Order: sequence, then C-alpha cells, then structure tokens
Amino acid sequence: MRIITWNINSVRARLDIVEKLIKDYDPDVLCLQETKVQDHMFPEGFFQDLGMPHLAIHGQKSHHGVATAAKQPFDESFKIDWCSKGDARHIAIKLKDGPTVHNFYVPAGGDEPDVEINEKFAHKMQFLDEMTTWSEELDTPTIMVGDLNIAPYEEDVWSHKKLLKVVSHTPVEVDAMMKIKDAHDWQDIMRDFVPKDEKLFSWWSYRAKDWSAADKGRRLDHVWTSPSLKGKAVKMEVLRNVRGWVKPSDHAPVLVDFDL
DNA sequence: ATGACGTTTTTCAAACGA
Repeated sequence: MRIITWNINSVRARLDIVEKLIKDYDPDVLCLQETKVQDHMFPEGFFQDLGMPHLAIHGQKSHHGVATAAKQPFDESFKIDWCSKGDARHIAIKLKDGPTVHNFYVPAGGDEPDVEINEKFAHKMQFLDEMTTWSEELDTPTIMVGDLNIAPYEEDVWSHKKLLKVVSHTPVEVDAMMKIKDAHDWQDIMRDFVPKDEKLFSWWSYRAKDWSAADKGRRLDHVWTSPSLKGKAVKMEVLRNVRGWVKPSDHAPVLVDFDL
C-alpha cells in the first residue's frame, strides 16, 4: 500500500500537478494539507476521474484544510477539533482491515517563538501538547502523516545554527515533538530510511531564487507509525523532483510504501 | 543579506505562510 503526504498549498490552484502526481506515482492513499477550500467547493469529481473516489475532506475558507483520497473504500472517517478552535487541521480514515491514517496540518506558529507575545506560537504549542495526550491514549495501529511544521534534527534543516531561533526548529518545539514521539513510541519512518546525519528536507521556500541549488530546505513533513507497524514500511522517498514541476507547491510530497 | 514568492479574499491591498 502506497501512501503519499503532500502540503499542496491550494488544491484548486494545483489540479494539474495533483493529476501528474497520481498518474506518475499511483498512490493508494493521498493525504493533502493546506487545501484552502471549503468542503462544498472541493473538486470531488477530479479525484473520482483519477481513480481515487473515496474522500475524507475537512476544509475551511482561505486557510488550512486537509483531505485524504483513497482508491479503495475505507471503513469510516473522523475529525478531531484540536484546541477547540474549529480549524480544519485534521482528518482520519480507518482502512479496511488496516491501520487508521491520520492526516495533520499543525499550526505554523508565526514569527516569534515566544508564547507570551505570540498567540500563534501559543496555539502551536497547545496543539502539540494535545497531540501528546492523544498519543498516550492511542491503542490501535496508526499511521500519522502530514505537515507537522517542525524540523526536529540538526540535519532536518539547511543550517542548524542559523535556524535555532527560527520557528520550526527552536528547541522548545523540538522538545514538544519528542514528547509526542515518546508518548506512543512513534516510529519516524523517514529517518528509518535516511540516517540522522544526512540532510533530509521536504520544504523549500518560494523566495529562494534557485531553491534546488541553494538547498535551504527543512523537513517539515513527516510519516510516523505505531510501534506495532515496525518494519512494515518498505520504501520511503521525498519526491524532490515534484518541487521543480511547473507552478509547484513549496512542499515536496513524501511517499511511503507499506507491506501490511 | 529579514530581501524574495505565492495564494486567498464580499480583492486591486492585506493577511498568511515558515
């Protein structure tokens, strides 16, 4: 079973490359973040025509929004209202005879990494705290994917020293992420395939003139699994070439094959 | 080098992203 997670930065603005991704990489489950579309305006017919008619969508106007598209029917889908804000940042599907797949868009957190003066950062930290509690209580095989907006390790960013005070790589965020990880013994699938001392990114800013040559990336997107699924992932690839397609998202898709 | 770029909205400027 192939899962791809991708922060698409507006699904409607990028139908052409979503189609190309599905045709070129043939995912069984496609988890999108930052769809930026209300549910009643979601391009359902587009996914039906591409052979992924089973949809779980959770959107809102302008910002955020997640969607999971599947080739095969799934048992159920559900949302969690993190921080009770009514934001569209999560959707889960329970695969038939398989794990539950949670699709996340964690708050970016604004500019200042200080909960006292930055409400957005406080929101991010509360969101992460709730994810820890949720992880502690999980008792079924689970795959968690999405844009977690944190690059935890030194080689998850282009310059550890330069990004220590930049939101996404600050120690307080990394600590919070490690608390989530420990709460369920989550397996960091991307790092199972690429050692921690090698650079691994999934996002490159639009602002860099030549993003690939400069390579000032961060690993903001993640695929985690329950410990009971240890060894079930057989392939992982950051589809860096997709970041270079026409009118790209600033995130590259992350592909994982599971032998469940 | 705190510059740049891209998407959205009761739009033509501002908010947001990270």
